[in-house]
Amino acid sequence: MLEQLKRKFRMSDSQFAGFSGCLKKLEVPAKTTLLKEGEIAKKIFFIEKGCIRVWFNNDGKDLTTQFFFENETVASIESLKKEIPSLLNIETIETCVLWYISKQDLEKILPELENVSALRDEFINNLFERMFHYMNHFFSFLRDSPLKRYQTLMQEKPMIIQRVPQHYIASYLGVSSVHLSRIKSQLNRKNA
Amino acid sequence: MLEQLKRKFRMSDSQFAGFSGCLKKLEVPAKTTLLKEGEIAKKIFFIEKGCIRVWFNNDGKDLTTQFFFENETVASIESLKKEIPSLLNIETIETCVLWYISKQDLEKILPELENVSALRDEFINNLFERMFHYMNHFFSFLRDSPLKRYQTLMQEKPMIIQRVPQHYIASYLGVSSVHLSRIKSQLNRKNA
DNA sequence: TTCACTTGATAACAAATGTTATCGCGGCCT
DNA sequence: AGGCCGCGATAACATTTGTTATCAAGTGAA
Repeated sequence: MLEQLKRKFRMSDSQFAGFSGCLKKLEVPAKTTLLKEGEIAKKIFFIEKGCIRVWFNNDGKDLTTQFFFENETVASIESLKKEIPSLLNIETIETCVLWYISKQDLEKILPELENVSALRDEFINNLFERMFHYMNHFFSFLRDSPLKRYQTLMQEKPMIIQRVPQHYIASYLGVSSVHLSRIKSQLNRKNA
Repeated sequence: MLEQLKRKFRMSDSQFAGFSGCLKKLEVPAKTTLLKEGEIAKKIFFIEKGCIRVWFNNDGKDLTTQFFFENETVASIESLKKEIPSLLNIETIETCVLWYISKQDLEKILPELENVSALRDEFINNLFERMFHYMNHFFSFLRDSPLKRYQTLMQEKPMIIQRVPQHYIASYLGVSSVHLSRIKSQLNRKNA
């Protein structure tokens, strides 16, 4: 796991030594909240094992905005950077093995890492990826029917279909769980 | 106009001198395409006067994703940076007075500007803002009815309601233009 | 085992939204 | 003035999607 992080951040041995000293391991069961809506984010999480969803509350209903799996990085990036209350909850779906670094520790070792342009690039790339995710997901709401969105999800992220409970997928696709059932049975009839 | 750009980028006089030398003025009528879907973006535009919409084609229909007005910066940021074909069209809605800088010129003067951390910050802030825009717009699709989305738009961006033809607004809100008409007449009846 | 709980399927009905067609208004050109 | 055209409103109808209720299967705990 640590090796994967090292590669991800393209660090030298000495740089990585300081960095990895700040990493703490965390094992938690399913349905554990890692960050609550309204709190100010203090940590960045790396997923070694398990999966996580990001969601917000609307009128008592969960609205899921993103899923994360192994070898991905999760944080409320806007809360972390601007120190504003997070709009989003971060919650485990499965039992998870995580590594996290606190903002405080990260700032402590930042001077040492500052001349590593790869780290800054990594940060910008992360921002880019998040922007792309929101952009593409938003476009699919303008462009596609719920059926089409589900089919695209099956093709591009089968892991979500396999590992995530259906009502979370429904809210991610912007439909009721009843309607997602309808979509699935519609597909089954076609393929039968 | 040039003064506004100088402030926006927080440049010193000498830095701005080099920068402004690369800026070219452009006056174009309404419905002018500044960047076509599929092309690779080469320019960044600043709007002195007029308004612009960003859209993509789906099955022969325009789907509008964003509007820009005076003193805003427009570019297909992902096409520009990654040199990939733009997913989006950039098109004027009104007669516009624009200033643009080509990517080539920007790179030419970049060494001179590189030690200006404000410029890098500005770039990251721009990325952040775009991410926020997509994030919030996407959330509103999960969270709100079309009526609510229209009301929010009236409150937060009345300029769009005032200056943009209705069928563009409809596609931006993800509804048919007929339904947007219904929403407006519904609001008129309430307020009467 | 048995009971509670969660998940997913289905039916019946209600509400929201799209589609197509028509009309009228106002701008603009000749 | 006359006529064309783009935009927006409206009506009628079709389709999609949400809501509520019910049931069945699976899972975990006492």
